[in-house]
Amino acid sequence: MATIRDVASLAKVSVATVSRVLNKNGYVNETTEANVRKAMQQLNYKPNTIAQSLSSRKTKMLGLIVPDITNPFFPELARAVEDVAQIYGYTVILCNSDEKVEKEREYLDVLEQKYIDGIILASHTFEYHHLSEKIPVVVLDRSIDDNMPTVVSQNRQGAVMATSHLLEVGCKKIAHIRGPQETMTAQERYKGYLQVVQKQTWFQNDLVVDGDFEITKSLEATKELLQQHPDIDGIFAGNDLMAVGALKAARQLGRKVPEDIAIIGFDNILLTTMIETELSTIAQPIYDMGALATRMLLKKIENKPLPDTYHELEVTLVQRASTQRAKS
Amino acid sequence: MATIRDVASLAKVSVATVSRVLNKNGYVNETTEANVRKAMQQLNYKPNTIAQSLSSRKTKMLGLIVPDITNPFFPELARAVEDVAQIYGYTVILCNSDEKVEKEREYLDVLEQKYIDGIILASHTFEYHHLSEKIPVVVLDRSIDDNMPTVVSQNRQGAVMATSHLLEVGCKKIAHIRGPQETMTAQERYKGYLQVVQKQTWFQNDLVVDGDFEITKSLEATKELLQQHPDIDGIFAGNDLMAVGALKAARQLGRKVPEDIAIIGFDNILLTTMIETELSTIAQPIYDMGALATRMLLKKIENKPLPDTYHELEVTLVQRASTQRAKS
DNA sequence: TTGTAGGCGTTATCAG
DNA sequence: CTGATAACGCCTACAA
Repeated sequence: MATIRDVASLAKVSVATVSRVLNKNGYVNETTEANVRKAMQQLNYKPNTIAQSLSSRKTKMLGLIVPDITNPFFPELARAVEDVAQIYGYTVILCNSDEKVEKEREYLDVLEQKYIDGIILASHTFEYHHLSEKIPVVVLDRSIDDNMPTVVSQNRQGAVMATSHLLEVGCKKIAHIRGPQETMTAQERYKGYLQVVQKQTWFQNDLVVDGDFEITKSLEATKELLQQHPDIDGIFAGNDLMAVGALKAARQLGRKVPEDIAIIGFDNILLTTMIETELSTIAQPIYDMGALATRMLLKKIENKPLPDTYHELEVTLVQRASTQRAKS
Repeated sequence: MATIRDVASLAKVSVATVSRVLNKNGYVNETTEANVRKAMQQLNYKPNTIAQSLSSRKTKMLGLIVPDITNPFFPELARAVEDVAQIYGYTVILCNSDEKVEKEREYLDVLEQKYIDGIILASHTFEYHHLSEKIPVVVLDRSIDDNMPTVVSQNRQGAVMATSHLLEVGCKKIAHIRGPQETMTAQERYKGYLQVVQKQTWFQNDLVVDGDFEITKSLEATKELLQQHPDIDGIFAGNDLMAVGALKAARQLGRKVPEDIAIIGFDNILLTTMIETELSTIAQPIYDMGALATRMLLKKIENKPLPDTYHELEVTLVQRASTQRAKS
């Protein structure tokens, strides 16, 4: 690999000059610049980013910490992050935290040692003191414990929309499969559900069961739930994966969706349209959230002003087959 | 951030000594070592990996190039790569090539400039001359054009298994939805299909239609296909996503799966069990493939002997609801 | 407009 | 066993 010195000597100038044309800063005579560029071409010179980083203390790398890229919510997010990062010449390091504090800490250490420029945190188990205060962070989908830049969507309001929608399509008894209570999103969605159903005469607390944002546990919970309350005819699941679990449970118990039970999820991951009974859901703009978070992070990194540090993105109701039925 | 020099002066030794205890090489007196360690603790010293990289020319970073992390096949793969990499102290940079030659080249350039230690290539549009010959590469799921280390699975044999399975469950006319012909995997699977059906009296070429490894196109192609040949009662799709497309098409045309049409896919991505009619498929050990590829890459990076440069992993038939029917 | 030289944080060679 | 010191490749005052 050719170095800046090779270029310099071929162009018969000093390394400083080469550096200047490289970074387009400082004055440099047109013809010498031409020479330098020619030399760079001849040698197929590419600056060594490691060396640049050492001296500039910038790496043009971002860390993206997700619980598990295998969870269908995160690929879309990762894609957005990667797309935006790429546009601005940044590169993304992917980290799966498995929601484990130790793994997260380990990654944060590594990222810090690698002098990563910034971090997008879409993991829930975050403990702030892990972070060296120096490194810019944007968090996704979590409460604003600190005053870190945050991107979320309208979780509570979305839940209200989902639950109301079930009422509108004629549901008489609506259950909720709640996500892990440690997460802000699950809490908010639960509150939104409550807000709508609490005043209903039929409401009772055991219409809420706990899931873990994944399919299996929701499937089982839903089965029990439906055995307990055979008259449930609507389910609002805290996310799409749990909705899919509910869907499978309903089907396994011989209930038809949406005729016997209407089901709605939350997130609008791609999976919702891949399954046969397409899933109604509250659409979060997942890609936009990732993209926005990345743009915010880049601004922070480049010390540009960050007008708003908290963004709550709009959600929309997407009705599909799983709640498509005549109002009764 | 404390530097090695800070540690050295606090411990009243030279940087060389600190470096020695850091890398456990060279002799160093026990008590001075203790001092040094104490100093490191006090300052919470962490070596700057950038500087290490500059001097060692190793970055402990791997590049993973996939077409699109949003495609459900790749998160599992990425997860495997990341897991193994992490065990060995490596970090993974994620790149989405979109199967575009330019994007791929751009990434390769960037990765090279970042002095990445090695690359796992799970993208199809690869042109070898892009690569600086120096940087270790392992390819996944593609033919061994070169003599690069390769990990694939038994594509042809899997296709034979899938097609035979359809025959066994009583299918009388079996179609194939083929993946993009530029890809080796699609070709091989097509050949496997042919191998089984060619001798059948009912076989004709237009039982094969082209998909692009994604849902939508397959859905449309399947609809046309079924209108053309209403007596098709078995479909072997070149991958699971296309099988899902076929499933939806069948359902939209009022055919029951598996009663009217049995459908089998290929890959065994997680999606296969998320849908209501769980999908029979030929299971590739996706995680293992990623893990193996990563281990091979790491060996190559560390100049350890790589006994076998070509690995063809075993596939297995997984029968689920979509082909579960009494033999007729 | 250009060049010299010191620094970024580590590693590694070579004397002591 | 330990300490100077020259790399690694690039950037940037400061001089010229």
